[in-house]
Amino acid sequence: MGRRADHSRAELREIIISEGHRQMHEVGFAHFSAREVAKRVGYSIGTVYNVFGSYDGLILAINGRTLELWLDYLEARLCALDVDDDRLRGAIDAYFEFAIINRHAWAALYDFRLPDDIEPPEYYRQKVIAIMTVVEHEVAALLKVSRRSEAPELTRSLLATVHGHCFFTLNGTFRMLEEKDPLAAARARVADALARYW
Amino acid sequence: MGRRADHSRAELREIIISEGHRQMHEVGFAHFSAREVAKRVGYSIGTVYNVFGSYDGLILAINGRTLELWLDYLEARLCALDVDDDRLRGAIDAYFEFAIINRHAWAALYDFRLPDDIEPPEYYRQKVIAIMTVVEHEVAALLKVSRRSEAPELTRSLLATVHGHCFFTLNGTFRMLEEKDPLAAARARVADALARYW
DNA sequence: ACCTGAACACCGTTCAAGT
DNA sequence: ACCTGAACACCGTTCAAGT
Repeated sequence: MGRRADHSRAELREIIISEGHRQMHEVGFAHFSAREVAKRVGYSIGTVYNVFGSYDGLILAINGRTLELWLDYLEARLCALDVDDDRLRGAIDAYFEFAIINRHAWAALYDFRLPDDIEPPEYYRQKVIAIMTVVEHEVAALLKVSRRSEAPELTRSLLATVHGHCFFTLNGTFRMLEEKDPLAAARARVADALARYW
Repeated sequence: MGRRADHSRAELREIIISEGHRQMHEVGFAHFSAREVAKRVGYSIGTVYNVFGSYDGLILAINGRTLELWLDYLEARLCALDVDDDRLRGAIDAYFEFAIINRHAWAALYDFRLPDDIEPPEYYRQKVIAIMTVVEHEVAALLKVSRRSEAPELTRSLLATVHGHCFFTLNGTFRMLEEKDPLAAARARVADALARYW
């Protein structure tokens, strides 16, 4: 068998990532299967391993796709704001919205962890930093000039803050604790922090 | 075979949870196996299913054990403080310390999710609330009397805030973003919030 | 009543063998 | 060069059959 070359290597990569992302979106990380993806795209499991090297390599590529979609969503959401809207609030809302709309794919970003001794590939790191950078611009715009150099560190911390609220919303912790408005809580904590940077 | 009754049902439960927790601590959720636990305690996989009903039931019991250990750790840590120490800071530090010391077992609390339509058992919810309640007492003590009724909602939000920072520390996100002192950032966000409640 | 372990339907991973 | 699929060593889950 072999040498079908119905698709170039790049096409094959795209087909598998695309179908893999669809699978992740539908069934979630716990029920995701590389074999199932192979079956759906009409290639053998061996070919998936040829292209991505391992199960982890495939998951990283799929999670990378989720990060791309997240960045797109965030930028579109900020673009749609009026001139006097609260842009950071828009970014927080976009964080929650994207996570809720894509709950399984979003959760997979955190369900999957590389082995302790393995660094994520550079392409993956760049996608995370791209999202962080968009938020950082909005944060910097809200700081007085003398403290603007603290924007990166504050942004990392605010991302962690919003992430915690979003995660507790999606994983059921807030339901257990009977929290009724997690989004308002996240906005409040961000406002608390910014109040002290001006 | 059968009717060994080397152990009562309750003993059997304890033996399996104890060994299961050890396994979770050592190999993490991704490599955890109910069959392996069965082998280690010298019972068949069928017996594990008799006692816990399903894989999910076993994981819930193990995660419940982790929550018990976490509560114990938090209380011991608060007990060890001097009279004029910052008790809430002690609680934040205990959050990070427990997560770092027990990274695999702690991560499993969040790696595992019940199906969307299943509620966690009441015993599990009580253990989460027990931890929340300890923190709530410390938060309430820092609020002026007129706002003390807001302690539960503020505590939920601060837990989410600290959780986000702790999670980004343990899952590598902060390393990717070159954050050098996540614990200081978490403490700062909590301080920001409390500054506005007095 | 309690426990076993074979059977089933899946996994991720590898690699000799085909075209 | 590219692709396959059998083989391997595992999973979670069920349940008829033993004691």
